[in-house]
Amino acid sequence: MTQAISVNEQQLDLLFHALSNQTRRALLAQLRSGPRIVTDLARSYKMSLNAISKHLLVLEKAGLIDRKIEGRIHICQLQAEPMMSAEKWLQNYQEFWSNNLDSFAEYVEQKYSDESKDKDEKS
Amino acid sequence: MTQAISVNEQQLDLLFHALSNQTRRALLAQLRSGPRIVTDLARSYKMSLNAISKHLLVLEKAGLIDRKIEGRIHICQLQAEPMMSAEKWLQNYQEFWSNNLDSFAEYVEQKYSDESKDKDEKS
DNA sequence: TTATTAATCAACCATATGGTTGAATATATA
DNA sequence: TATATATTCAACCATATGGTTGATTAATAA
Repeated sequence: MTQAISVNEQQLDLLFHALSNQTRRALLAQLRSGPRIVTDLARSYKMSLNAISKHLLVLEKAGLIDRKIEGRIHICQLQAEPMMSAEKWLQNYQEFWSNNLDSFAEYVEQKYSDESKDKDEKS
Repeated sequence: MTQAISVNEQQLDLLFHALSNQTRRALLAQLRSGPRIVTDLARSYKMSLNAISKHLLVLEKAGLIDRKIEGRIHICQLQAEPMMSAEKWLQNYQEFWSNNLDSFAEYVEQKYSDESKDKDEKS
């Protein structure tokens, strides 16, 4: 029923959860410019290093970053592939928002083309 | 720094959070085939109607469904547009995963094209 | 060796989450 | 009218989340 979604549900849970926090999204954004070490990443935030450490763990569990340990420093690196799963999942709904946008466009067009000439009372 | 993301962060929090639960994703999937009333939606799950009611509220707050109340029944309807924000956000990372996929493709090609006959290292 | 630095671990706290059960509130139906 | 149906509200519970502070561990630097 409702055409299987095909991606691992547990993985999607972790992934969407990881993305549902502003700090974590900001961390990912930072990593777009290249690998960074934990202390460096943490510098931008008001919260403690420990808090950032925890956020990084959440991202790691979701597969969104990996880390290479070199001596006492941990080098974090973006791993964006899991986002493909999210993309794929979202694409199951693409038709809906584009349909809606189409009808919204129609609505706007109708509304402003002739400014309430005739009352559209639906079906 | 790190090129602003441009979508409302609070909205993304609600949206990704709403999507981070399997039951809620399943509810959305059900709604792809058209509007449904709460009791009907709830029928597919082992959990209580109340639990589903709460899940629907989460989806509603994220803007992913709306409801039309007709007498005692609530007709829920998919509103997929907010997913566009998620899409847009994810697309900031598309280059990363496609780069990775490209190099993976190269790797596969190299590995299986001639099964280590001669090493084509074509920069 | 002794500090200092990088990071995690552990314990704690307040609040959120996901679920339950048992009203309560309307609205339909007999 | 009385009763059944659709849904939410309210209270509760266990666990998760997001943060804190204070060790602890390991690697560097003095």
